[in-house]
Amino acid sequence: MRRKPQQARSQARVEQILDVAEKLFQDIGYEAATTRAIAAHAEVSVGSLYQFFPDKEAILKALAVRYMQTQYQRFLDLHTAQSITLPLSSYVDRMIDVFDQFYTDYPGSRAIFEQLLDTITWSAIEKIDDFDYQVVTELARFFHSRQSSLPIAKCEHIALVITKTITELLWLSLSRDQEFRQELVAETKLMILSYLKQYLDEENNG
Amino acid sequence: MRRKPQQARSQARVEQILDVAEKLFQDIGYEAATTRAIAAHAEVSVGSLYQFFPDKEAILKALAVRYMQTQYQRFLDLHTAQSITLPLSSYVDRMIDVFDQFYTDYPGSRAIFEQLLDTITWSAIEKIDDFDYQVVTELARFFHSRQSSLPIAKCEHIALVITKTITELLWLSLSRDQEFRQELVAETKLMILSYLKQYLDEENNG
DNA sequence: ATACAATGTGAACAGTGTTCGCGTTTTCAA
DNA sequence: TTGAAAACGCGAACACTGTTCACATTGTAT
Repeated sequence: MRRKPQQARSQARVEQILDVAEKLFQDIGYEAATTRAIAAHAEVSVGSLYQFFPDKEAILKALAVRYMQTQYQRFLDLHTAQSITLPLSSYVDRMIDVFDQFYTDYPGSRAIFEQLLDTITWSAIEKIDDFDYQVVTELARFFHSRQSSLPIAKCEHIALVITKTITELLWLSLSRDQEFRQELVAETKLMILSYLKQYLDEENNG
Repeated sequence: MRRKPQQARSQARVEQILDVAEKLFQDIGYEAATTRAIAAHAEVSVGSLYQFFPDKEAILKALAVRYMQTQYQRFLDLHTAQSITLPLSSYVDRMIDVFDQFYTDYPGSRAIFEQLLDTITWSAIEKIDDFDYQVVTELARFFHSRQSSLPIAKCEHIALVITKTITELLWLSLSRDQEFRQELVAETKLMILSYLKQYLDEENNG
């Protein structure tokens, strides 16, 4: 955000721009949605648009961050103190359901993430894989709690592998029909579970 | 390719353009490498460039296809008749090594694939995931040969899951140092193996 | 009412991918 | 060898993009 809007009027404008941009990105795509078009639909001049966003990419990023914060919060909510005692299979079930459910609850997020992957240069992702990093760290801490004999460094590797795999496979599932998607979610669960069993034994469940 | 070059002279020009474009894409990136710059470095006019390639994207695609053909061939070579009798763990080892080795042998491919992911619109990939599809189909046939009790449809799901996972994790490994990369390759092998064991039993090895 | 800061504007700028009319070179039958 | 027809090569010109900036308008506080 180039300039923090100080008056109520301009705050509303930022929201207006974001809403219009999201709709346009989803309808005609990031490239086709020119800054002129976004400004016009938001009943704002290009100049005003650039007063709040340093460039076009920033608009897309802002939209993506909004979704990622929600996704991250849901993930955090799963990792309560009591979830450590959950059977491994139940835990894997719930964790993957969190991601699956997110895409169901926010179908619009798919298009935004898609455009983001298409557009953003791999090097300049900063804030975006900050979220990935936070998820990985949180997951690693959780694994270490379940199995303290496992070095934290190893836990981080495992967490990274799992995060990337789940993200990729659930992402893939979104491009198929409902039936295929459920099948893919089930396979993902099986894969993650059988992998985790190699490291986390299940002495703490029936 | 807009027009197939019919004279030897223009054939050489196409090669020249591809070589120059690859170097430019790797050095300064796809976006920064303007068609003017590519033409200039190849000592060719923009007009000539557009005589062979319908648009800028086609140049990148042509480069990517070149690498993918190599990768696919290596993958095919692994699946000989005798490899069906290989212990599952040895097979997984070799298969993942194929992908790992490819990136080692063709370090330039990384930049090209990266630019491709950044650039190409998700919908217009046609030829690109033709390769993915071929790998999945081949893999599914192989699994079905090993374990004919497993329905071919199920084999395809498993193959898809595995292909996507390996691609993603090895891709991730490329962005880290050598030590981390080896660690990640090892984790990938463990994950794929423990997953496959759920479906393919090992009655045919010691 | 006045001064000043915050905000809004859109023509203008610098750059892009792509086209197309026209000059040049190669081919090949007469 | 000759002469047209086809293939090839060229780069100024076109249409469009993201972005800026000098200026006009609005809001705030004295």
